[in-house]
Amino acid sequence: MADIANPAAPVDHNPNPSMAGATITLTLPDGATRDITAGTTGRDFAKSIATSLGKAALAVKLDGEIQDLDLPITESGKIEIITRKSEDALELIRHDAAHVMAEAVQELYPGTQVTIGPSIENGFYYDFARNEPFTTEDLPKIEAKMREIIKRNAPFEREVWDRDEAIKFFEDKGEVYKAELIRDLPDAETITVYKQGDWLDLCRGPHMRSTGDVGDAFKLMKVAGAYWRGDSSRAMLTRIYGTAWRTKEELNDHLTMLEEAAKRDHRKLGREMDLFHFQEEAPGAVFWHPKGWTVFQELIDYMRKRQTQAGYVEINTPDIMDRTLWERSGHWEKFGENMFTTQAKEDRVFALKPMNCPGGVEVFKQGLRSYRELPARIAEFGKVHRFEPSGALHGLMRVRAFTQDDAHIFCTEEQITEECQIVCQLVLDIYKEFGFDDVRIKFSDRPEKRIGSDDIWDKSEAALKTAVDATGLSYTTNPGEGAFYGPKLEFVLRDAIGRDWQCGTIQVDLNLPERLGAFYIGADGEKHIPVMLHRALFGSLERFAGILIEHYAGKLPLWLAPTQALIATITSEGDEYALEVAQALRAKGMRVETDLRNEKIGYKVREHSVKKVPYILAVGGREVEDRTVAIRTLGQQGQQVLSLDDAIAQLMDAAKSPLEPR
RNA sequence: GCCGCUUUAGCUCAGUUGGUAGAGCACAUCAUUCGUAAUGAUGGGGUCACGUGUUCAAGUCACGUAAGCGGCACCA
Repeated sequence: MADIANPAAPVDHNPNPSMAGATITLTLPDGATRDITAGTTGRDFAKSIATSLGKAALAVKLDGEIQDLDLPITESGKIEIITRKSEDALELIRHDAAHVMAEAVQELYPGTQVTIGPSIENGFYYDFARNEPFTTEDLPKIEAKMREIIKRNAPFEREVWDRDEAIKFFEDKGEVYKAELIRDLPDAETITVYKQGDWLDLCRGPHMRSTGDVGDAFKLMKVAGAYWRGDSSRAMLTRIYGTAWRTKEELNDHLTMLEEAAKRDHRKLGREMDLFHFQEEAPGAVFWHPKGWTVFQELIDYMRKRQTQAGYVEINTPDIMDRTLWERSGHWEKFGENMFTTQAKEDRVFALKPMNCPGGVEVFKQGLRSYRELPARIAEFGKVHRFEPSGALHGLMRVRAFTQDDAHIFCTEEQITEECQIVCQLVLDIYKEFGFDDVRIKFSDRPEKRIGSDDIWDKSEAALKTAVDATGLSYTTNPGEGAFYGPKLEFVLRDAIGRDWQCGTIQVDLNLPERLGAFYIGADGEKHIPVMLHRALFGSLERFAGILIEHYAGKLPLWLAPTQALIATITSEGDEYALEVAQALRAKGMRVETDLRNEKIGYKVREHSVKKVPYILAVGGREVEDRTVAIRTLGQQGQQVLSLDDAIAQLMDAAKSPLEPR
């Protein structure tokens, strides 16, 4: 609503004087309509409905756009009065809190420059430029100052400034970042500043009435470095993050959620459950322990079955290949810096494969391929190595050595759409089986640095778009974020504390097959270059395992659990029988352990519950006598006594993977 | 890679103004055979991440290196 947020001067709020006095019609959320004089402010309109609403109003929402309470309403449309109870109040509170923090910081640390400070999910941040960066110890001080400013309750006052004067003003103040921002604003953009007491900031708005409206449900969380304008070649600023909410309860709920989420961090659970470890000598590479490796292998088995059902064949290609192959594929030029290389004893330089595609193409190239063989769906569980920047490493989520459930589909241009659709369906089906319903999909188109002609990019982008559109799924677009050889779809899952991780992906590639000389003989008897679809569903097995551990808080589904049942004796008279029970279950393929230690049953239950063993089968004198077991299910109180045969049948049934008939 | 922080026993963490390291859990041994989230006693265990300085003396101070943590940038 640039027209509304575009008054000629701070005094004259009306952008279109000729409209003044005309009658416009506003529709309230309940469908009721009201006729008002154009130019009436949001505040007056709210008051006209009810005095209490006039007092509670923070801003108004006009046809979906939030606007300051004291700006005039000039057009007919839908209106909503935003109060503290509105969901929309959150964004206002967070944005205002960012301004208050900036004022607090400048008051406490003169000479600090302000840059930008938006509201974000769960809170806000502000980036500051200061010679000596802030540390966590500064936060309580800044927070206290913020409360002081909020208490002052200075009104937010919007002013429209002349561009050149604004630039001069900020430059005179030494605020070079702000001046740069103004310079880069489009010519048509109105320059507005918001004053709060003696402090002011360049800002598009909207804001609430005064600093007091921020309230006290906020907390400064962390300091971090962030590049000016997200550009790593430019200055490193200090960012302070805060969280802000409408009420103390909301704030506390959020903080509690973060605490709970930290408990399910896969790095913590990985240690507690004895799944894997990392150590200094192999940064970014996983040491999988027996239990973790069991989970990993189960995931591979699952995916292998899924892919076989979907018409894939599986191959395996070399981990180390001559650098010339990577030069031909284009990877050397784009990612050579991030590839591990080795020379062995010869002069030839070899590279540890950072991806599986060239290997897949080489397999496709063997022999003469016919169009009758297409689509050829060729899968590989390939372990790849990438020299990721040290700062990017993060537990299992971002490593330097990982295993992809990779596949390359060689097909004709006509087959692209259908094949993409099949992949989309498959990946979403699989995620659903793991309980992921909220999958974010991103479409990324051509990046600046790329191979292939625009014509080819037009084709592949259109094909992928058609495919994703056909699935009826919603997605967001990431302009310029595609792979260097083709556009891609990314399937994004979220970790315990709300960080997003790309898992599955599908990429349309009309470049690599040609570069590497792949072709097939068409119905016309001529050579044709196939289209190549790159796709991974889990993406990285390591990352997916990490996501699963957090998603299930360690309580993996029975078919994935490393130890599925533990037989615990109550007294040593159960020893022999316990071993028999364990043997009977193992004979059926269950992963079973025994605990015959001379410890109390309560102690054993606690220990194995902490390690997230799904079933504890206790055997004491009674069970030996009756040939039964007392089954305790993880997370539940009490137990169920079953005959050994019934217990085996029940566990076998519960342990079936999603692929087995029930 | 960049900014900030961290690194002490297997794990979680104490450790004053520099004066040769502690706890709980875990582990081992012994006692206990105890019916569903911690039985008791005893004991072993640390070049204080690594390196170089400052100092009579460094876990403690300075500098460097590595790894990790939180972000940013990157992500074939």
